[in-house]
Amino acid sequence: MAAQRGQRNGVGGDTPPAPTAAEVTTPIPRVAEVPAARERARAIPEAAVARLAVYLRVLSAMQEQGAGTVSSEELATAAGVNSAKLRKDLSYIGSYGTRGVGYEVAVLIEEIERILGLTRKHSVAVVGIGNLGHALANYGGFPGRGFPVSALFDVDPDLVGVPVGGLPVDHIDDISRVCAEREVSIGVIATPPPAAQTVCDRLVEAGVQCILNFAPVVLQVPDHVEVRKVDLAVELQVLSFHVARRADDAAATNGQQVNGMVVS
Amino acid sequence: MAAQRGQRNGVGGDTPPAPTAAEVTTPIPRVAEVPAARERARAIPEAAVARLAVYLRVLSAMQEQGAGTVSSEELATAAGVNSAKLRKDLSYIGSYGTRGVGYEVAVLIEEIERILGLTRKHSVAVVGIGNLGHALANYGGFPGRGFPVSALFDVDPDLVGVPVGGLPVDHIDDISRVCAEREVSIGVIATPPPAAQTVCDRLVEAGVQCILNFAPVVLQVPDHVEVRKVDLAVELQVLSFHVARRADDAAATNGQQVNGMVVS
DNA sequence: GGTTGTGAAACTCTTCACAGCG
DNA sequence: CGCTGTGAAGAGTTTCACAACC
Repeated sequence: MAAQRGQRNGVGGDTPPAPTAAEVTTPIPRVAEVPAARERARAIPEAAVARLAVYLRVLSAMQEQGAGTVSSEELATAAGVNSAKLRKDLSYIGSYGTRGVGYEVAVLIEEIERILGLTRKHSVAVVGIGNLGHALANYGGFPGRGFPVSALFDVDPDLVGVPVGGLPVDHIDDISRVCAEREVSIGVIATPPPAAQTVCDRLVEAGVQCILNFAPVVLQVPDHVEVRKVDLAVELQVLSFHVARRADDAAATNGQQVNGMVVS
Repeated sequence: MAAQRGQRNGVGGDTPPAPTAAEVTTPIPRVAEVPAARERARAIPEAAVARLAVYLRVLSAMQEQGAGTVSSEELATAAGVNSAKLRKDLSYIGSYGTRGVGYEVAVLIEEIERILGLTRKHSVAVVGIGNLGHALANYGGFPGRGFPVSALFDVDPDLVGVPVGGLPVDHIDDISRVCAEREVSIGVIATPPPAAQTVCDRLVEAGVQCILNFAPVVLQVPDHVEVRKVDLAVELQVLSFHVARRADDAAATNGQQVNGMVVS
């Protein structure tokens, strides 16, 4: 149990690409060509995948405002990246633009959704109905459709049966059965740190292959399970680092340091 | 207003390193040396900074269990990275290990805290006291000390004055005054998407230089402001991508595709 | 003229592998 | 002998810049 692998940290903006990518690729040497759609998808860099999700959101907003086409420049600006990167990212999923014109918003939306697997519904289970769990459950049908929250779990017997965001909480011991019944494909861990690994093991046992982990714990999972984590402490500490760097810079630039202490 | 820059996404594990790093570094061609502590700090890769925060957490746990020293191998395993990466990361902050022995837990904790700027308190303001804002406010003094939540804001007049997590909510119009008074250094945006940019602008106006953004919006900020974002939709969609890839793989491996459709 | 798509260069981050030191 | 610290190689990502095309 518990293969030792990197865990992509979602928030915080770093890209701990982790030893995945190429490795995960089929162990077969693969003679030469045969990109075959599936192969092409596998070749998309993790970093680009995350950005595609952002483009998708921006495109949806544009579509709502009636936009028919966008140039890479416009879309890039709206998404906060430069246009070269955007075009490169889009090139990973195919050539859907028209030179001299731009991209059709509708086409791009469709293609990105297809690549991200959003044409299929992904049932989400939230484990740990504390403050955060409550908040997540109440998103009720997570970000923009496609991710219905269809199961809630907690250890606390007092919570079992209580509806949160319209869905009654189940006991964690039923996780395997319930996840199977409701075809949960994504598990969200919002438990206290000590419970996280156990919950994770149970989710994996229940057949869940993708986990979003909010607990400040490094989860050990088998190779076939994908984990992403959201770590508030890390986020804040990275920001803290930048505050510190800034303070140092300021001290170095205008004034000078006084025995290592910045004069205010 | 609103410089166009990348936004490090925290959660989700990608590293959209953004065009920062080297760029942000002093525009001076820099003749040769002069690392001068401050310079050294600036040279730490973003990705490494995020991992240092993880190491710190693991080290603290080890210290609680009475560990005096750790080897890079042990620490790396506990942190979910390989030992070479760990040693490289630690080398960015200095040489605090003993060859043949390992690292002193206490020393490492101290040094990492220093580099991350955790010796100083960073007051946090949470804006948007909805589901998520509530959850965040109730963390009460965020992750492991050092990040006291000292201000809460919302537009809803009915919420103003109501204590959440022991702290009364202030009206968003007072953001500038309150942030100044309480020396807020980190702003957390937990508002609905349409309000995020405005709130961000106000925070910046109030002098806040670091922002953690939970709203699914690409914020435009001046160069001197650091933004990290936590984007649930992106996280889920990246996981969805992996589910899809997995499904394709399975179809390719055991069965075969039927006109591009996976046979279930 | 305008804009895409993409090789190739540049850069950043990770991994290797081993010298150096306790 | 064991483990750290690190130069160098490798992998992944971003940026450049321009040919191809509408």
